[in-house]
Amino acid sequence: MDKQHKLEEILGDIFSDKLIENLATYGRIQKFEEGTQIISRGDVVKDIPIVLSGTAKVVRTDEKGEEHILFYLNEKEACTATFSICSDSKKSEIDFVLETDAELLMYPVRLMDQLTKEFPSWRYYVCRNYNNRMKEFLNTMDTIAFMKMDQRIMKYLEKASEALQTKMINITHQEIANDLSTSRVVVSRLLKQLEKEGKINLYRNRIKLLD
DNA sequence: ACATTAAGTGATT
DNA sequence: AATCACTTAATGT
Repeated sequence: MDKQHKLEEILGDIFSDKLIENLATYGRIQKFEEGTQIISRGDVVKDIPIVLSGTAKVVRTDEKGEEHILFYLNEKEACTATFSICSDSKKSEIDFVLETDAELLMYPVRLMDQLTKEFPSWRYYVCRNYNNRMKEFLNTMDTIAFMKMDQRIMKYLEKASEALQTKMINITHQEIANDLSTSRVVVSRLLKQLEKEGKINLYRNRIKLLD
């Protein structure tokens, strides 16, 4: 099966014929093995990968070498992070790694502008990709905001201490859990952690705030 | 000594 | 972070 037909089969429902023709002409389809690193942070990106089959992940690696997954890309998806660097040849901010064996359509960055100008279905595609990513980010932000229970507990204790004019607060983990609408187990764990951090001391039915 | 309640832990989702 | 299941510690009768 030639390039054109292959692209038509996979992308035909979202891309116009003209666009597919263009992609087939200037892009190339490549197969890669699981684990292949297509883009590394700092690389100058020459080609934009669009996932035809398989799954890729976009990750950021921090100083410690810990990798944080930003998001996954499945069939028909492209990395919007690479779109943002398409016009000028800036360096990649992210790593692009294959989670499974995959087929990618590599499309030269330098032709991207033209694509955007010429093909409405491409613009729509890019927008949709951005939207999906944005939704994902909003979700994770919500989660992060919601999951900072340890800080909520600290505030709660400080408030209680202020109200009662004492560093020694008479309260059970269960009561805190009820007030912050979480489970006792979670409160116990976080309090234990706060104790290890030297912020509080724990006793039965009492918590002491330290400075 | 025994029962009750609070707190701690590991594993799992 | 939540839930379950279970252990351990503190306290009251």
